[in-house]
Amino acid sequence: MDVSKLKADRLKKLGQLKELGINPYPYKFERSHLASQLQELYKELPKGSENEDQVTVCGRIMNSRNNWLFTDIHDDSGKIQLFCHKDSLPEEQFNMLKLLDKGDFVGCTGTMKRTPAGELSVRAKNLVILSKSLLPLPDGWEGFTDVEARYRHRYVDMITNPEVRDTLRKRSLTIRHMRNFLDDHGYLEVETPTLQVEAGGADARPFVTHHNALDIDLYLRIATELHLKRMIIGGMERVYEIGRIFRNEGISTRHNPEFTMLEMYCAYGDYNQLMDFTEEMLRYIAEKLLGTAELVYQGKNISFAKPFRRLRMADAIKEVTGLDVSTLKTNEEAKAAAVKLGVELENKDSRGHIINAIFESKVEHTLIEPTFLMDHPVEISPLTKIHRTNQGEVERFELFVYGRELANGYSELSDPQDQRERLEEQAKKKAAGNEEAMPLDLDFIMAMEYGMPPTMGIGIGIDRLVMLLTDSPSIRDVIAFPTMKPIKHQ
RNA sequence: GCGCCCGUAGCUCAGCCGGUAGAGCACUCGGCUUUUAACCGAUUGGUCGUGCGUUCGAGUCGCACCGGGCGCACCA
Repeated sequence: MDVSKLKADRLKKLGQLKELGINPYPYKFERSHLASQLQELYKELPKGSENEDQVTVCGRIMNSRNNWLFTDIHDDSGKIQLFCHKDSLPEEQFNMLKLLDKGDFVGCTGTMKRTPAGELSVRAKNLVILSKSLLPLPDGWEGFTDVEARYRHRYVDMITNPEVRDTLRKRSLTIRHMRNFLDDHGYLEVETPTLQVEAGGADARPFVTHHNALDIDLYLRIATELHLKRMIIGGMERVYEIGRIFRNEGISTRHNPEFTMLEMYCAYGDYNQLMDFTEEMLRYIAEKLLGTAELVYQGKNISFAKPFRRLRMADAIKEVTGLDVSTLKTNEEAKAAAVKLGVELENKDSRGHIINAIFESKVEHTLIEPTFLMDHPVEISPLTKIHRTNQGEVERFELFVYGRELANGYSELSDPQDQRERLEEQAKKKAAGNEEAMPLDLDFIMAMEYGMPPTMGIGIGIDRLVMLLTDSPSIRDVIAFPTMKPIKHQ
């Protein structure tokens, strides 16, 4: 069956509706109840009985049986059956039924009934079409499962697969609970530029765009960090931004080129305090969203209720590989140790990068339960304060859950001279061809020279958090319209 | 970017060693009619992702391309 023939059938019905003087695309409709409200309100209505309570519902026709006698409509809340019998409907409306199709929107006023089979129904007494659908929806028991088609036509996915809407609803609620938590703790939500002259604050390749009037290239931000810290310097002591970040990198089940990140900064705190705060916030969000902080993700139990494990990176490596990284004094010794462990070292030369590579290759995937992995090498953390006691380390933590990085926080570097040296080091790497190294942001250093208070700051990947909370295997499941390669027409 | 796998009807899928393109659901028509139908009967419906090649003959074999999935890499 050519889809154009299916469409032609529906166009013919559309024409017939118009000939009957019916507007298939009216302007508004007022309902009295959502489907779920009726299901709740009349859950005690016995089988085979009905009453005179008048209700008005509307939604999309998803199924019908017996020549429209039993017609299921779905609204955002759920499903309700319309009982369309010729004795209850005006004749012209009863005749209109055969001009309807699955996928059409209708509105219906009627009385409440529960059929002998037990299905709560609205006995239709007035039925109007609210929109004619011209294309067939996927149906049958198999449903709509083709992964590419689902993401390319996400609206069909949303219509057909209710869990899609549920996941996106939970995404919205996750962010709402997060906002509430931060607002309740005295944080101010702010906005910082998406278009930037230099994209800094993370190790990532940016997207480039062009401003015509200024005739300059601009970069889409890869982090909000440097601007939020400018606000801390400016005296705004607790700020956060939940915003879209763009990174010009590969696409996978855990990566979308644009994703949403929370970054928050708080003056006068350090990373120890921040770990407590992060734990408390995640526990709060899970309990508000799911009613429990005990999660199940892809068949594994993950507890946000218990205190998160805190593990130094050096200890983690020692635990898994037996290697004591404190004995590695030089780049060469580090490299030799990594090679001995079979760790791939592409373009990684510094001791810190090599230690991090060992961690990522040997340890990261083992961190299933929430774990704060602490005290990273200084070389991989150019915006972080030097550890107050441990040589060569910084006061940083990454939160790992299910072997994936969920958050990254630290005691923010506030010494402008140290910051300048570290960014100059980054700029050298960038000049040497490392596209992910940070640029030398002189204005940021100048801001810090005016004086920056001790500060704690964290970034949390919202998409990955929602994946965990909704047991979604792919980041695309938690993004309404994930990035897709366009189809090439020849 | 690399590796493995996939692409056949609107949807979900068969199609073996190369020999006339199939099923279920949906659609259309008919039957039944305060009944749950995922029913009964009939009819429709396909440049087998695209191109080139091998062959008497290609959905099937080969090559290239397009699109996708998963994994790796990079990162959050």
